[in-house]
Amino acid sequence: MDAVDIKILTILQADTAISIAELAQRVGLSQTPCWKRIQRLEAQGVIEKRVALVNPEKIGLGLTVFVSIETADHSGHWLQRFAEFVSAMPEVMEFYRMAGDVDYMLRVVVADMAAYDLFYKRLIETIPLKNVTSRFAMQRVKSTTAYALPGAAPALTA
Amino acid sequence: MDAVDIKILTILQADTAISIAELAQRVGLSQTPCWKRIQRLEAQGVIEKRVALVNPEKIGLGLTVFVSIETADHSGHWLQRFAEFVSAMPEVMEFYRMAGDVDYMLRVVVADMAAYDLFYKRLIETIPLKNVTSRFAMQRVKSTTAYALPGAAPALTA
DNA sequence: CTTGAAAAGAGCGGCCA
DNA sequence: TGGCCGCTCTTTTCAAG
Repeated sequence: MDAVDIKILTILQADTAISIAELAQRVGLSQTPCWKRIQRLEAQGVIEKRVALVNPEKIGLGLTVFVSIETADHSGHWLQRFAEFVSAMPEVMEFYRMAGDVDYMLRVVVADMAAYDLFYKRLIETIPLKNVTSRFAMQRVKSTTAYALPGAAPALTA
Repeated sequence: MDAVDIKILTILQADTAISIAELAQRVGLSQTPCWKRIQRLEAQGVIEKRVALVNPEKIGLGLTVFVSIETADHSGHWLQRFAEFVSAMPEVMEFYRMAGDVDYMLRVVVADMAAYDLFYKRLIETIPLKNVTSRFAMQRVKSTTAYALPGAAPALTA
C-alpha cells in the first residue's frame, strides 16, 4: 500500500464507472500495472466490492433514525441471537456493539414515521430490551462511503 | 419504477461488477431494454453513483465513534458555517441534523483513540458547543449501503 | 419488448525492459 | 516492478419484428 495505491483507492471510492485508461493516466501509470494493482487490492480484501449507491429519497425512504439500545442482562448465546435477528432486518443500515452506557447503536432508514413504528414494534416485541431510545434525523447534511485515506487530498473527484 | 427496476436496483446495490448480459438474464429481460433501464435510473438520479467499498480495518481505520452534539444558541448563519466545517472533515462519514434533545449526530471513523482525540480537539476548539457526547463502537455487526427496496426479497446476492 | 448484429472500446494477458 | 501491444470480451448502438 504505497502512495499510488492510495491514489487509486481515493479515485475508486468516488467513482468506479471510470475506465482503467483514465484511472491509469490520473495516477501516472500505464494501464497494465494499474490494473494489476486493482486486482491485488481486491484480492487482499482492501476493496471489498463495487456497488451502486441509491438515493434514498428517490425510492421513498425519507426517514433516518438513530437507535440506542440497552439490553437486559443476558447470556452470550442470547446476544448472538439478538445480533442475528437485528442484522437480518433490512431497515437496519448499520449496527454496532458499543462500549459504555449504550449496548448497541443502529442507524435505521425507513419510509416515514408509520414505517418506523412498525419497525420499532417488531424490534421490541421479539426481544426484551431494557431501554430503547430513538433519535430522528431532520436533515442529512453529509453521507459518504469514502474513508479518509492517509495523506490523500480529500475528494479529488474532478 | 416497476418491479423490474426494483430487481435491477437490488442487484446493482449488491454488485456492479456483474455484466449486463448476466444482469439482464437475472431480471428476465434481454440486454437492450435492461441497459436502457439502467441509463434511465441513472438519469433520474435514483442511482447516484458507482463506488468501490473499502474495508476500513485493512487501511488502518479501526475505530468508529458516534458523536452527539448539542449546540449553544446560535444564528442560522453560524449553524451554516458549522455544517460546512464539519462536512469538510474527512473522518466524518455521516452527519445529520436531528430533532429533539440532540442537535447533531455524527458517525466518525478514525484509526484509533489517539486519532479520535485529535479529531475531537479540532471539533471543539473551532466551534463552541454546549455538549458533545462520544460513544465508541466495540464491534461492527452490520454495515450496508443497500437500502430496503419495497417488495424485494432482501439480498439475492447468489 | 424481442432478436440480431456491428462498431467501438474496455478488460486482460503475454512478453520485454 | 512498469510499459507496450495484441487478443478477447463487453458495452453500446442500431436496425427490424
